[in-house]
Amino acid sequence: MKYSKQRELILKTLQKHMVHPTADYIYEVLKKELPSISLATVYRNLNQLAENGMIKKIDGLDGSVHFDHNMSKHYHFICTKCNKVYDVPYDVAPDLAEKALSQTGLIIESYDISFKGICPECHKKEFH
Amino acid sequence: MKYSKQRELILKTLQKHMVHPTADYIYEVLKKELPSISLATVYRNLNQLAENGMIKKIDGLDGSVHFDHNMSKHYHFICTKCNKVYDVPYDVAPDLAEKALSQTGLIIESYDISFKGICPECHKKEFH
DNA sequence: AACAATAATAATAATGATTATCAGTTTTGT
DNA sequence: ACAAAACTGATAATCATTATTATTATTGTT
Repeated sequence: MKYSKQRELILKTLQKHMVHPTADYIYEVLKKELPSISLATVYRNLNQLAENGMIKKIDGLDGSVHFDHNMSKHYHFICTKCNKVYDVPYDVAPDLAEKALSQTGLIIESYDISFKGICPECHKKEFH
Repeated sequence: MKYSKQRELILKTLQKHMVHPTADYIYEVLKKELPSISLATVYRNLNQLAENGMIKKIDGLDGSVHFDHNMSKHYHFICTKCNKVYDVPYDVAPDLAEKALSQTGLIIESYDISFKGICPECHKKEFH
């Protein structure tokens, strides 16, 4: 992987934003800093960074793929109202790969849990 | 929900096939039996059946949505080679909603685990 | 059985997210 | 400074899914 300014900026932007953004979100943010950047470049680099194990793709949330710079083991909660993504600690369900292997014989390379519900913020708003 | 022959066939087809098919797969199968059926009808009815709690949508596997007629609690494993979906028993990770609630305060309405790896069949083929 | 209200259908256009293509530009090692 | 390789922006293409619409099927009621 050769260096590129665009990729560096994309990774930095992802790390700076605590939300778990989509490619499009990063594109919108980065355009302010580097107006010439292309959406395809953002997609290309996010996928590349994920393939090289530097960031993570989160699928199965709301239709579009989200990205996560936090490489430590953890899960995700998505609010079905506002689509915001929250982290759920790993020890809610530890050692699942081993458990699944011993019960099914399937060799698990990776897995993710996506919890869904209404987040505290949206809950409040319900009763303004 | 008014009766329709198409919906009945769609549900039957889903139940008959042990794979966890996509809308398009069901469409391709059903076309042989009812050539006039439309892909939009398949999508419409699968979503409708899911909304009415008769089947389940499985998201976050390989980009497209899969459907499952098995309403009992369980998880899924997808083979990253052949994209086939396998069931993983619930007791690999029971009571996650309660655990997540007590650790995070988030009220979980639903959740799914998607395991990924190479399935036994594809494993064999690797070494023909 | 005929009728009207409602919901469903087939066909297709539209949308949204993502990937492919490609001519031109950067980066990197020599 | 140069050539090979990788990267870029722009945009076309693709894929999955949803929306639209004129027509047809279902259902409860005279």
